[in-house]
Amino acid sequence: MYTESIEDYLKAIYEIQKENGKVSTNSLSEMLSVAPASATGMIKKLSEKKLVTHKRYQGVKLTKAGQKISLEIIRHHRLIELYLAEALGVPWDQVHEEAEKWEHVLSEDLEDRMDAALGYPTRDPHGSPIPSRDGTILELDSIPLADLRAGQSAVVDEVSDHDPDLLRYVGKMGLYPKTKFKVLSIEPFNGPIKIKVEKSEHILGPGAAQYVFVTDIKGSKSEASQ
Amino acid sequence: MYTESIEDYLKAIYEIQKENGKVSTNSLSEMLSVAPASATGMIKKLSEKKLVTHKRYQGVKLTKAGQKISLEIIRHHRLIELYLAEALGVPWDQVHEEAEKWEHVLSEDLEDRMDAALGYPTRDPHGSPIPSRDGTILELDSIPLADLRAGQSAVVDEVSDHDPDLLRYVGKMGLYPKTKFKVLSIEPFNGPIKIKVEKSEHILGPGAAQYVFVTDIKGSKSEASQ
DNA sequence: AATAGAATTTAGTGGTATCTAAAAATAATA
DNA sequence: TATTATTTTTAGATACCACTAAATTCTATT
Repeated sequence: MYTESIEDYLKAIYEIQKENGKVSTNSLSEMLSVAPASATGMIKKLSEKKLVTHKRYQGVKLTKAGQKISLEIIRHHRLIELYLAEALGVPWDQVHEEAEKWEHVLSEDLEDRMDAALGYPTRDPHGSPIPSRDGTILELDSIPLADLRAGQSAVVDEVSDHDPDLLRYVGKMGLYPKTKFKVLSIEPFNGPIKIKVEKSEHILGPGAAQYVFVTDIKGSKSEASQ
Repeated sequence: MYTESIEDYLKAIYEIQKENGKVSTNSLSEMLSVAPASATGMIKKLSEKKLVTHKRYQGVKLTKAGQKISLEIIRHHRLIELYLAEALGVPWDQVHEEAEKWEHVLSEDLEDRMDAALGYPTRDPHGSPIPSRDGTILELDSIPLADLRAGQSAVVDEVSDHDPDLLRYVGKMGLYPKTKFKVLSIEPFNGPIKIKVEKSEHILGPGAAQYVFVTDIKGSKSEASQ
């Protein structure tokens, strides 16, 4: 087994790799709230353990072994998030923080039991795909809500889970995964977006709309899909 | 918050204090599988933090503050054990090991949710009392099954949870907490004990009978209750 | 190409918790 | 009481992982 720190770094590397492509020492240190020098030290250790490859000043990349572990931790994390939400009624803006601690102490046996109790789910409460046990993960092609145009309808696919305030904010308007909505208007230059969910209308700030990812777009063409 | 190590030591001190009365450096080191020197070091640290009092070569004793924390951890541990057994069907010989890891990462909020989901229980799967939130715990007055006499009936109150093999062994004969049984015969000099549970008879080794605690004794007098 | 600025790494430290080996204190026994 | 045996503590080392401060390397700009 690996230390909690190692698991945290591997998970962070996977997530940055997915969002930004390149994983720099600084991006790692920022995501984990440690000093850059600490990240350098851990990168060195991960390299020695063949969990990442590293070229000085060029960033790190997960090896096959490293990615396997990352996805195991992410699987733990997302299964736990869903379990807490479903079985214990924990609100979706709190499950992330709890899962951050639990993910490191989940045995394979309990992982299986939770998985079965939940009916072998494929998405966590924020819509993020749950990796399978063998280390495969669904790649989403959803786009930010902010890229839609007035008149379009879409379905929420995934909401970024790193900011509880954001989750509470979009939760208040009912923008949970699988929820259908329509863009009534969208102001230029990253202005506010008026949307209709069920029967009620809401105004969504552009900052938030950047972190709500949607799919199943219907209506006139969107910018991003051209 | 305290470190995981500190929590482990406090819990161990409580348990040894309860079983043996005196908590020596060696008993601590043995229970936690660390070198005696390590226990000495931690005792020093706990003393400085006013969680235990310590007289050289005389053993340690929990302070009020120390006992409060111990009982919080034990509450976590036992709630988790019961939750795993009830909600996820984990067998009673496995819940201890899992709870050892989980007890350190359980938030107050989740503690409350589990407590409520279980209907505010008072005993864990092994019959051990679950401390209340305010740090009170039921004191059991049950006695070892080994101290019963032929002809007596009793009810299982608690089974020691530290050895999974023991739990599987007594579980096979159905000796779970609240189970009524009758002693058919008991051989002298710590000999085997013949018991009847429900409609079937079993032979129980004396080593195991030492760790099954019973209450509600009916029939001729037992040695221990005289 | 030189240089300023940013990113990264090295060097040295501190805290936590463990270990082994040896010394010291206490308890048991002859 | 003196000696032996046991228990406990001290001393010194190691692993992990963070930190700050300073040096290095790369990048971008003039």
